[in-house]
Amino acid sequence: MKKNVPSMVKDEKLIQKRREQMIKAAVSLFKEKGFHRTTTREIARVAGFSIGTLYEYIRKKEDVLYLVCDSIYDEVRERLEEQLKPDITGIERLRQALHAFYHVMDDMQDEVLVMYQEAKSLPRETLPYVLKKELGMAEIFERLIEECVTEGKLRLTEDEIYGAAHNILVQGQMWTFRRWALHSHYSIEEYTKMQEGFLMQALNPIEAKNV
Amino acid sequence: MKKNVPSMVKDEKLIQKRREQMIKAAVSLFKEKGFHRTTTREIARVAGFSIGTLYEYIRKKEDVLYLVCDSIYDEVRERLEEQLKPDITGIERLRQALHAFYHVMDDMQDEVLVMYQEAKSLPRETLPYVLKKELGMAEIFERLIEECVTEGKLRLTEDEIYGAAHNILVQGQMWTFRRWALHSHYSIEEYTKMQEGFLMQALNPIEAKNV
Amino acid sequence: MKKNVPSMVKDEKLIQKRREQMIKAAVSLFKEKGFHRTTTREIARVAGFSIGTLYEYIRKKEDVLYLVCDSIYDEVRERLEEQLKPDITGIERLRQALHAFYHVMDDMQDEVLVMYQEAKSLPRETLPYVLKKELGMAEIFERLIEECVTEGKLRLTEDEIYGAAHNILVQGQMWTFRRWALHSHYSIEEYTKMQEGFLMQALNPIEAKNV
Amino acid sequence: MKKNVPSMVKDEKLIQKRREQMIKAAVSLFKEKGFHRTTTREIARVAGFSIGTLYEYIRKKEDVLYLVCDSIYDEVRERLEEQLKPDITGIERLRQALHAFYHVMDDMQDEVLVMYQEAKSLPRETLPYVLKKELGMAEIFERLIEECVTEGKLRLTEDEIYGAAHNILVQGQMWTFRRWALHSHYSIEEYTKMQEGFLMQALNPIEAKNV
DNA sequence: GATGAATGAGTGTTCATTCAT
DNA sequence: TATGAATGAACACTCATTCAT
Repeated sequence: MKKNVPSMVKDEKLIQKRREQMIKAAVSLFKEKGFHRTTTREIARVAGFSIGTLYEYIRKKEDVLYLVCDSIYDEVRERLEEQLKPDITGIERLRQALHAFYHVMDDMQDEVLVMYQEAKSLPRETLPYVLKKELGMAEIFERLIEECVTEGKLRLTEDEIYGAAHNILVQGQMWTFRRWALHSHYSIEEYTKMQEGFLMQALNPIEAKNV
Repeated sequence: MKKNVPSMVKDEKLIQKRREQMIKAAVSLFKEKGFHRTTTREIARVAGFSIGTLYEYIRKKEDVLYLVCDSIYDEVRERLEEQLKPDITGIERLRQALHAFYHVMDDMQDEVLVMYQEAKSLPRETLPYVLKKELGMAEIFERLIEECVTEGKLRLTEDEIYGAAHNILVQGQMWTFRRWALHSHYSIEEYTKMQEGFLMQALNPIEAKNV
Repeated sequence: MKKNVPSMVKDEKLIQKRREQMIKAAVSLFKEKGFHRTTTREIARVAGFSIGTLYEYIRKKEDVLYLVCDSIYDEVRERLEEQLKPDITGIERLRQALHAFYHVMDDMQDEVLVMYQEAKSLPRETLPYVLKKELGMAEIFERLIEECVTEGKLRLTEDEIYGAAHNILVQGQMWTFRRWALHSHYSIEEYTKMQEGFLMQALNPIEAKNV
Repeated sequence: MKKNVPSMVKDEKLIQKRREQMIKAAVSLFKEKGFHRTTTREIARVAGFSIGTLYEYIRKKEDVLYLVCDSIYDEVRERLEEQLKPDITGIERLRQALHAFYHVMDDMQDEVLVMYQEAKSLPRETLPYVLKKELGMAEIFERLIEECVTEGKLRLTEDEIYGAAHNILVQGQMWTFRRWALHSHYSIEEYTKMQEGFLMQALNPIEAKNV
C-alpha cells in the first residue's frame, strides 16, 4: 500500500486514519455519482478535512480510486474468510463458501458496484495489483473446487476449475451490476439457491451421474 | 430514437447519416480512451464535421453515448439473429444460439466492453430504454430455453429460465470484461465449449438424469 | 510563428489580431508584476476576452511569454532598421547605428527589461529560436564593424568583432536593466555619447593610433 | 542582516548556522530550477531541517532570496578582495583587478546568474540594500580608475569613471548571462584579455595617445 | 444546415504559511 | 527551538455548450 500511494505525511497511524476517512467519503460519493463526477474537493469535504490535507495523503485523484478498490477487496475478502467454515469439507464446503460469497456481495452491493464500474479508471500502474487481488479471490474457489476433485467428488480439468471459479465470482458480482434485472425476481437467498443449483449440476458431481 | 435524442435538423435521412458518422467516430474513440476522456470536439472531428454540427444532432454529450449503446445493441442483435438457425429445434437450437452469441461477443469485444463500462453514464431518461434492450437480449435465450422446457427436454421453473438466460448473457459479456483473465487460458472456441458444457449440465437435461 | 505556438483557431487574421491584444496585455502586466506573478486570467481580462478564448490561441502560459519576446524582438529590430541610414558608410555608419540602437532601447525600456528578466522562463523548445534572434541583432553590429575593418578603418580580429558587437548590445540593454544606477547620472544622450566615446577608442580606429 | 530578515529565534549563533545551511541549500536549488520553481519545503529538506524550522529563521520565501543574494555578494566581494594585489599601482592595478573580477565571475557563474535573474523577485524593502552592494562593487573599480586619473595615467571625467566602472561590472556579469553566446567563442582567459584590451583603449590611457 | 470562435464554470493540483504539540 | 500536519487561496488549464454569421 505504501509503495502504491506515497504520502507526504510520515506518521503511519495518521495516514491510516486519514485514508480511512477518505475512503469512506469517496465510496459514498462514488456510489452516488461515480468517480468522474466526484470532485476531489467533495471527497475532502465529506472526509472532514481540507483539499490541501487530502493531497497530503495522495498524489492524484486516481489514487483515491485505487485506495477505494484496494480497501473494498480487503473487506470483501475479510468478510468472506470470516464466514468460511474450515471444519466442513468437500462439496459442502464449496456450497457454503458460495453462500458466504453471495451474501457478502449482497451486503456490499454498492461498494462492489463502484469497484466494477470504475476499475477502468484506476492508475495504470496499480491495475495489475488490483487484478491480482481479483485473481486471488478466484483462487479461493479454485482451491475449494480442486479439493472436491482431489477427493473424487468432482471430475473437472484444470481449465474447467479455473473457468468455474471465475463463473462463481462473476455470478456473485452480477447480483450487484444486474440488480435492475435480478432483485425484482429473486431475494438474495433465492438467487443464491438458484445459482448453487446450477453450479452443482454444472460441476457434474459424480453421484448425480450415477443416479 | 427520435424521442430519446431530439435533433435541430428536420431531414430524417440527414439525421441518420450524421448520426452514423458520429457513432462510428465515438465508438472508435470510446474504445481507445473511454467516454469521459473523449471530448465532443474529438467526436466531431473524427466524424468529419464541426462541433457546431455535432450539436445540431444531439443535445448533450451523453446523448452520443446513448446513440452508441443503442447502435451496439442493434448490431449485436442483428449479428446474432443473422447467425441463428431457425430450422433446428430444442437443445440443439439453444446450443447453437449460445455459440452464435459468444462469437458475436468475441467479434465485438471492444464495443461490448465500452457499453458495459460506460452504461452508468447514460442519460438518466434513456437508461430504461437501454435496459429494455438488454432484457430483450435475455428474452431471446429465455424463449429458446422455454421451448426446450415445453418440448419436455428440460425441466426448469420460470425463475430458473430467467436466471439461466441472464447467466448466458453475462458469461458472454464476461469474455470481454474479463479478457485479462480468460484470453490467456482459452480461445473463444474453448471458452464457448466449456461454458456450453457447464450450461448443458446446469440446465439439467432430462436425458442426462436418466442415464 | 505558427510552428512555435499552435492555435485552435483557423482564421489567420483573427489569430494575429487576438495575439496582438494578448501580447499588449501581457507586456503591460509583465512590466508591472513579472511573468510569474501575472495570471492567465489577468492576461485574458486585460486583453479583453475570456480565459477560454486565451487558450484558443495558445497552449500554455509560457507560450504568451514566447509570443511577447518574439514580438518585442521584432519591434526592436524594426525600429532599429527604420532608423538605420544606409547611405552613410564606415565608422560614421556604425556610430549612427549605435545611436539608433540606444534610442530604441530607451524608447522600449520596459519591454526590453521584461524580455531580459523573463527569458529564462521561456518554453525550452523556443529558447534557441529566441537566442537566434538575439544573435541576429548582434550580427547587425558585427557586419557594420566588419565593413569598417574591410574599409581599413578599423583593425580587429574576427573574435574581437564578435565581442565588440555583443558589448554594444549589452551596453544598450544595460540602459534598461541598470536604470537604477544610470538614469540618475545620465540622459540617454549623455549615456550614448559616453558609450560611443568608449567604443570608438576601444575599437582602436587607425587614425587615432596614428596621431 | 538582522534588520532585513527578522527571526523568531534569539540565539545569534544559531541563526547564523541555520541561515548558512539554508543559503547553501537554496543556492543549489535556485541554480537548478530558479527561485519560483523551488519550494520552501525543498529548501528546508535540502538544508536538513523541517519547514517549520525554516520559518523560524525567515518570514517569507522571498527572504531566502535576499539572504542568498546577500551572501553571494559577500562571497564575490571576499573572493575579489582576496585576489586584489594592493602592492601594485596605477593602470597595472586596474588591469589586475579586472582579471581577478572576471575570474571570480567565471568561478561563481551559477551563483551570479541566479542573482542576476532572480533579483527582481527580491522583497521590495531589501532591494535598495542589494543595489547598494552592487554600487559598492562598482565603487571598487571607480576608485581604481580614479587612482589612475589622479596619478595622471588616465584622463576621464567623473561621469566617465562611473560609467567605465559599471561597464566593467556588466561585462563581467555578461560572461554568465551570455554564456550561450560567449563560451563557445572564448575561454575565460581569452575573454578577459579581449575585454581588457577594449577597456584599456577605451579609457584612453595617455601613453597610447602619445604614441 | 453548417461553422467555429467565444465562453466561463469547473477541475485537479500546488505551495507558502501557520500553529498546536 | 523544532516539528510537520493542516490549511485554503490561488493557479493553469479544460471542455461542454452556445450562437452569430
